[in-house]
Amino acid sequence: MKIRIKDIALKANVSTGTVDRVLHSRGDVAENTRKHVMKIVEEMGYEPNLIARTLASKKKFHMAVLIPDPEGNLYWKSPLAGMEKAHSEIAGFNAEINFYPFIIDDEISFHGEFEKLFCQKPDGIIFSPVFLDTSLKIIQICEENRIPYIFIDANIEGQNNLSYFGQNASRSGYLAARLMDYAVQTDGEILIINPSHEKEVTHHYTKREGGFISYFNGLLNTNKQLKIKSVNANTNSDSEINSVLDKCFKQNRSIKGIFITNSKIYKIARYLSNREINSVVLIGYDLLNENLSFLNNKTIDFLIGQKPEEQGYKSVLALFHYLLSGKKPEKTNFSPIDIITKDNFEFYKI
Amino acid sequence: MKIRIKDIALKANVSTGTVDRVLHSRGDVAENTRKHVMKIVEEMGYEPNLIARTLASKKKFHMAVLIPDPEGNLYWKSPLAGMEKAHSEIAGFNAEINFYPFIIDDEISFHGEFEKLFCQKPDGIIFSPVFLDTSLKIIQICEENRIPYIFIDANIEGQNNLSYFGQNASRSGYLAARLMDYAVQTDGEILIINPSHEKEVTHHYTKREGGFISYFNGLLNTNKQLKIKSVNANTNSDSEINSVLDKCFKQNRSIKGIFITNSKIYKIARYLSNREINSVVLIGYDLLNENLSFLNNKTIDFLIGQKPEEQGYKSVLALFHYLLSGKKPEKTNFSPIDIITKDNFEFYKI
DNA sequence: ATATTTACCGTGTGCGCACACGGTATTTAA
DNA sequence: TTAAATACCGTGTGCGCACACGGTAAATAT
Repeated sequence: MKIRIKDIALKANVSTGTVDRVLHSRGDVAENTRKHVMKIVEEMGYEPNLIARTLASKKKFHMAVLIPDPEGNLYWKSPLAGMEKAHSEIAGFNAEINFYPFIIDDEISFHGEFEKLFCQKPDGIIFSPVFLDTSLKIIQICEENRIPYIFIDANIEGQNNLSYFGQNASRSGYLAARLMDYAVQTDGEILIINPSHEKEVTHHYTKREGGFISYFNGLLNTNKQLKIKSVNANTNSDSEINSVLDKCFKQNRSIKGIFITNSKIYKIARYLSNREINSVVLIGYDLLNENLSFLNNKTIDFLIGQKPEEQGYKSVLALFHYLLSGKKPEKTNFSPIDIITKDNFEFYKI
Repeated sequence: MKIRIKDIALKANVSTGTVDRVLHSRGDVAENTRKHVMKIVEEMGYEPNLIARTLASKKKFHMAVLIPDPEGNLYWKSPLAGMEKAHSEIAGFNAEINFYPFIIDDEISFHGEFEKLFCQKPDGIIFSPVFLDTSLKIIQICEENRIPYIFIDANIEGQNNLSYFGQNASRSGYLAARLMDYAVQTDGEILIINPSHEKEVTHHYTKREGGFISYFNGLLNTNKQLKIKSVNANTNSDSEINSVLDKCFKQNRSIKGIFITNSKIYKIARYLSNREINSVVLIGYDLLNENLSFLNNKTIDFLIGQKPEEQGYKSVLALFHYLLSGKKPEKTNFSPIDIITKDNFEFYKI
């Protein structure tokens, strides 16, 4: 039998209105009465009925989301999809989400979209703090206006954010290296390809590379000789990728594995298919459709998945629950590091 | 602006009570009126407000769960935990779950617990149809009493179950074989250990073994020579495991990998540690704590995880949503096949 | 003819909560 | 002293729906 406001009012010898005022700190209650009511509330372990609250309240929960436009970066389709799924689940609870997509790599757009967002005075914000300076300004504004904010995908340490949903990038690089070590069975060279065009301040790429390298540095007694080499390339440009790879394969014919720190592994796979180079182990990130077809024909050996939909999904639910009932989520939420192969990818598609 | 019953009543020139009777097929409505109301309901795209419905309805949704007692098999702690999590989320919606744990491998207990369960006349049932005969009887009773039922973990094909939540066992065995192929880098023998004591009719173990073997059968041009050998052992008995392994290692000193089709891989790991046998690749199932510590010190190379909590979680939510709003879930729901290593296991623990 | 059943339908109440409104004491200002 | 401000609190209404109850008119029984 759940305790209702009416039960508390009865026991405290006050009206339900007074209990309500106490519970919502709406003032107009004598200090003594307040204490008395609060005591009984705690004694009886009152928990508000969220169903009734939602029905009675005309309040809309307005959440705003500031993330890169998926048009410019397909990866962001996934968090967006997760957010929309979460929204459909809580739409009945007067939850409203507005999306403010900014142009990736464009700090001006980032700032501009935030200004639009802020005009709507949302109750809470989810954003990806990719540009440090502007993000710190946003954080300050949120603090001043007491708007809770959640980081997604990228994180800025030491802030008063409600939560962070993202990935453990260095760990995933480390894991990728272990997989590479399993998959490459003879001596040779491992190539790491880093995207060179990214302008974001807080990026995962160097962390992934760092984790990858640290695995091989930590190896002591090995029965294989593996040399690790890093190169940079603008992975948006197919021609640049091709010329970089051409150069690498010209220099060194014993390349046994390639690890790329973003989702463009399908471009490497395409290159190798075209050049008819076989038996190179390929490891990269994210379940893009382009990647999956190469995974399926075994050109790509492993993909690392970071459950981007789940990040979007959980961040929305966390913010909503906080707004609805004040429940604070964990401050740091790493998504699992999924190892995807030809044999299990279909279970991870959304 | 959501359409309410009141809006429909207004447009149809009837009272809300009549609309309600139509919507709930409660009779006492003239056929003409019924058609007229239904037409307007469809026209306006009425969707009931589940919040208000829950608040107004005194109906309790009583769900019953018939699964093996986790005391007898630690694996089942996970689905149970998932179910309890789901329950805590929907408790506010008048959802009630009763658990009927039966003694694993004991069909009498299975049957007895079902009888207890059935006395309570639940609105829906989730159960693991491990014993075929009794399960078919249960299914028949459910059909007769129009009680929806969901299979979890095990499946019986061709039934009218609302849904099935479980794993793709043969696929996971196939995947395990691929991992074994990656991890074993020289010629040698691969040992498959099958539990021999299981009495359940619908078991995953042979399917896992089948998938594992089919991978190696499908290999054409290999640079390694790997021999596959299957043995049976009662994996509940440590002494039997030890003696079986002793025999295998005596016969053949070139065992390079061991795959066990259940969660008792930690017993193999313990054996190898005690005998100080190194560099044998170990692959098994499930994130038991015993397994994780051996994974962490790299005695175990890979664990296959099948998200058992998620199976429990989703099965409860699916049944509930069906009871609440008649929404049918997918009939078959395979959980992802997670590849777990030392580097990512912490993200999969619950 | 009146009584009774049947078919059909409208009204009213309450689920637990939020919040507007207005009321009564008490204090302060005029 | 009377008017006005303030502090504090209770009552009433409605959110959208489910369902009990009762009512009217027509059909049937007596």
